[in-house]
Amino acid sequence: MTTASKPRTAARAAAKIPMRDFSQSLPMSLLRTRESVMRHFRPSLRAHDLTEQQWRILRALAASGEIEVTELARVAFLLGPSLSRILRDLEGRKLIERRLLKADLRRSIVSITSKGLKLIEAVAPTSEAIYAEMTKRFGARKLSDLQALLHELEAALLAMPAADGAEDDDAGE
Amino acid sequence: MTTASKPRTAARAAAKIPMRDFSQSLPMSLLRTRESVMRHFRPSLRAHDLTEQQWRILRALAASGEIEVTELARVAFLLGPSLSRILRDLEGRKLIERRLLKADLRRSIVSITSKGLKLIEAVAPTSEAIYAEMTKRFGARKLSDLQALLHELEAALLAMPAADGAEDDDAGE
DNA sequence: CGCAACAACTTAACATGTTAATCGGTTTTC
DNA sequence: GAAAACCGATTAACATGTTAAGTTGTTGCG
Repeated sequence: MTTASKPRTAARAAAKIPMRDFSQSLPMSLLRTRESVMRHFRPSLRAHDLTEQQWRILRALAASGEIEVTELARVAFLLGPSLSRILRDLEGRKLIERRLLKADLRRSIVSITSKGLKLIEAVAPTSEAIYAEMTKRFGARKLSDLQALLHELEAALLAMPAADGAEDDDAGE
Repeated sequence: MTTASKPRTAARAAAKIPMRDFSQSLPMSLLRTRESVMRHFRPSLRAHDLTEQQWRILRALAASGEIEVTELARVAFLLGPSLSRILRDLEGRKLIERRLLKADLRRSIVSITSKGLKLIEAVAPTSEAIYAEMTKRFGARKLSDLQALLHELEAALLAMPAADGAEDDDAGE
């Protein structure tokens, strides 16, 4: 039995609910692991007055050149409202620029400025060094195995239908 | 060619910075995968007026019986300020209780109420069913492989010294 | 004892996550 | 071609993430 470690406290409040050990749940594992990664990058970003999300946007813009807001949200994995706020801030700091698309005035095109590019060039070496150290410590092979499993899981779950909140054993509605 | 789609815009702004493809970075992979998992759990939690973090706290309390705030922050993986706010809310909803520790009035002990337990019992079956479906689709073996790699990476990174934001090629201070 | 150092929260302040509502702009439909 | 339906982006409102500062209680030391 690998899953038999029971709560060791006296209360045992939820004895009737033998859920998997909480700290072993997949969302918690992913969260903890991601935090253990980001913990190493944050100091460097912070030294350049960048949050993790701002950095994601600048990286995405540097790779894409010009890009529409919706597409930027997709590649930087941010929701629209967050992106709106961050773009407003980055534009104020002259790290990015925006222009309206003449063909459709609802859309706007975002691009990185030369000042933004310089910032990336200042941060990237440290980031790359940290990433290299991580790869060295964990092992390049295991890292790519992990990446592959993450991708496979993501694909499997995207194919899984999303259950809404309705319960069929409860007539309350 | 599966990974060869290069930026198709004219700008190619960051040609000089050949960083790994942004969307393949480890933090992004972990974030996307975690979101693909949580996407399936959120509707059920939302149907019971619970956020992901509130659910983590209730789960942790159900497993632990009574626990101090600091320890709860550790097992639920929340920072102190977030936990303070959430506990205030959950206490107002009578899902948890708090009492001061007589031996040290700075500390308080948190426990789940019977109302909180009933809520867990209402949500747990759906959560377990979703988790079971995920395991079935992804494969139990691959899931445990993934968990193992996540743990190993976390351990490797905890052992890696945290670099501060200081750069040695810049005397600005 | 009295006070400095420390410890456990808690608050404060600001950035982001998340859902709903809003607001121009565009397309569809009659 | 104007109202309706739709769409991209932003704003609103509230919860959480994150760092710094504050509050109260405890401990160590003279």
